[in-house]
Amino acid sequence: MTTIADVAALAGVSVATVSRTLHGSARVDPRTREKVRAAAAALNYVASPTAMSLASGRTNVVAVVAPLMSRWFFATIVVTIEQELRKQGYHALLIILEGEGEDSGMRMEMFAKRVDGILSLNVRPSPAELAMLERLRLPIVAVGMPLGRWPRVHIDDAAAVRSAVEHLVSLGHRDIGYVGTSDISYAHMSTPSVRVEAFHAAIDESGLTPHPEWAIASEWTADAAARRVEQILRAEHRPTAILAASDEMAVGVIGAARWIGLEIPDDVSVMGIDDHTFAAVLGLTTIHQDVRAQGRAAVALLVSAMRGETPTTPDVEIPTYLIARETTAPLAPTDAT
Amino acid sequence: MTTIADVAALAGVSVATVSRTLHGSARVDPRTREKVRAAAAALNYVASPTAMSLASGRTNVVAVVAPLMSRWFFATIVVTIEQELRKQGYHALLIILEGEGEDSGMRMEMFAKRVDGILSLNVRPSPAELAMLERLRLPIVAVGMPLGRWPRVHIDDAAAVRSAVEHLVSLGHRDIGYVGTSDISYAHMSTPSVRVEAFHAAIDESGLTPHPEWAIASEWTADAAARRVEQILRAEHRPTAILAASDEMAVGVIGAARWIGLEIPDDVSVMGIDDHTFAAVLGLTTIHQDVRAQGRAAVALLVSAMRGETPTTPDVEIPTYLIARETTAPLAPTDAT
DNA sequence: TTGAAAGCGTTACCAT
DNA sequence: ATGGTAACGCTTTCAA
Repeated sequence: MTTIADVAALAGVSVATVSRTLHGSARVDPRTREKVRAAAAALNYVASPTAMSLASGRTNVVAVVAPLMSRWFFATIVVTIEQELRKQGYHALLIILEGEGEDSGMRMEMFAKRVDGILSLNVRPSPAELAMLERLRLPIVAVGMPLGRWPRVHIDDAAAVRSAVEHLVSLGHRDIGYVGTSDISYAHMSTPSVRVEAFHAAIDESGLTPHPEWAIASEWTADAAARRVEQILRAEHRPTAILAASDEMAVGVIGAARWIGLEIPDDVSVMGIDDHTFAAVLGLTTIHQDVRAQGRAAVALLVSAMRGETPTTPDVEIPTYLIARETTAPLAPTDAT
Repeated sequence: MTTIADVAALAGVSVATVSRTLHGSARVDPRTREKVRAAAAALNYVASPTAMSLASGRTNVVAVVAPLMSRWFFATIVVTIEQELRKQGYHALLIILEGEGEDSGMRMEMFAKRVDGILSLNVRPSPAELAMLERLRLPIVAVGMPLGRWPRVHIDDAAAVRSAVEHLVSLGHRDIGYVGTSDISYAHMSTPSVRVEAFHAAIDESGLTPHPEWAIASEWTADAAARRVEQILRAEHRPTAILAASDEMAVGVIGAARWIGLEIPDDVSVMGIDDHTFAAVLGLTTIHQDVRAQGRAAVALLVSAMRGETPTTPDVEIPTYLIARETTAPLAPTDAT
């Protein structure tokens, strides 16, 4: 393997000078610089990241921590994050908490010393883990739920849910169901509870009669949502509209309606939240969230923190908006309920 | 930061002994071992991965290279891979080629020295990149398309396409369309061409009249497929069945049919390949592939290679099978075409 | 079984 | 502007 010493020898300078010209921004004589560059190129020299890290204390790696990857939101934001990090000269170490026990504290210690910073995607740490993160003294940026007092990029989940409910109410719906409460334990995730609470609040604000039995728990997948929603859709007295806490679950609701024989939106209106890639093609009414913007903002925040800058905007909120498509319609005047 | 020297001092032994007890499997006196363990625990000692790497030459990191992440296959296999790697004591460095120019050779040199091995997910490198990989002398395992002479885990794409066509033919369809040819350039990806070739071959084998105009190119997304398939679905003479090269595109076909006003499967049968999470709930007939099995096999292969073992099975094929659901049906006797 | 010490390849401080 | 040279924290060979 060719080392910095080889380059130094070929260029006729010291290793210190090679290091400076190649990385350090220190002033180097243009001619020296050229000699070194030429030597490095000739030898096809690539510095050892490992040695650089040990000597400098920086790794140029960022841990990207996510509870899951099999969901649209995470898969989407991770590609943006990887691209943005790359532009800034960082690599992404992927940490997926899925299948991890309650305490992933040990896990964090395992990668802590490998990275210069942490990007936490909707992770809800235990108090012990929080303390542990605190102790690492690493720059951290959270996406989604708040994480301690670290800078955060997020959407207004409550507002998203509220505007969804308002849309349905404006169409005349008064019997609204909801899929995606958090009864089912979701380690490391907290979006579910925020959204369901917003749902109940929105129902109250709209002056509708609450129907707690129509707010059902479900894993956040299409499959699970379909199975869970089937019961309330089959009931004699059923909601005329269903809001799913995610588009993925909304797809499940659409599937359930189909196999039950209910027409959408004639028999039941369905909407989701996210604006999943499939939403447009399936005609799903939803609340759009700009995932790429969240990824970009998060990386920008983290990079500036890793450079030692104090974040000017410790809280970035990315706006969401309603996209009305074909799965929602005004309540039919002759309603079966 | 607490270093190995601190632990050694507290335990009253040398740093060499600490290193041995903590990592090296060398024989250490049980009592010494205990003293060291206690000291390490008391000090909350975690070895510096960076220093370990520099000294040992191993990084315990594996590069997971994928052309994309926004598609079901990649997102799904990456979580399995991350979990399996973790079990074996490795971390996953995520490299997404998306948006990269033709030559990502430079990219590879950037991370090569950071990792002990490479997991290449359906990446099609340029000859120059291949040579570069060769030069790295790193253990590599490919998933999907073949990559040089490295061990590989894959499904039989041709067989999958063939059984899909056979299914449609057995239902009486003779006018079969196909979405997902590779006219549109797909850097770093080669599944498209393999599948489309298999499609044409299967049509031939079945003795059907080829309709090249019904084999259409499309980006591998639901949106694009919907737009692209619309034209042939609106034509006076249209196929009675459409095979999409992926379930994601099949969803697009379903969407297009819906907005054109075509009933599925009465007016047109639709099927995909993959068995995407949404397939079951949407009733999509498809060819199932076990993505997790592919991920597990790939990691097993790579780990054994990184341990210096010669792979016993340099080529692992994971079986696929047809799942007939509700988007395909026998050709209606009174066919409009 | 244990310890001493020579690396591992860079960075960064201190001279010059 | 450049060079010499301690670190950086650990592994591993060689002796004891």
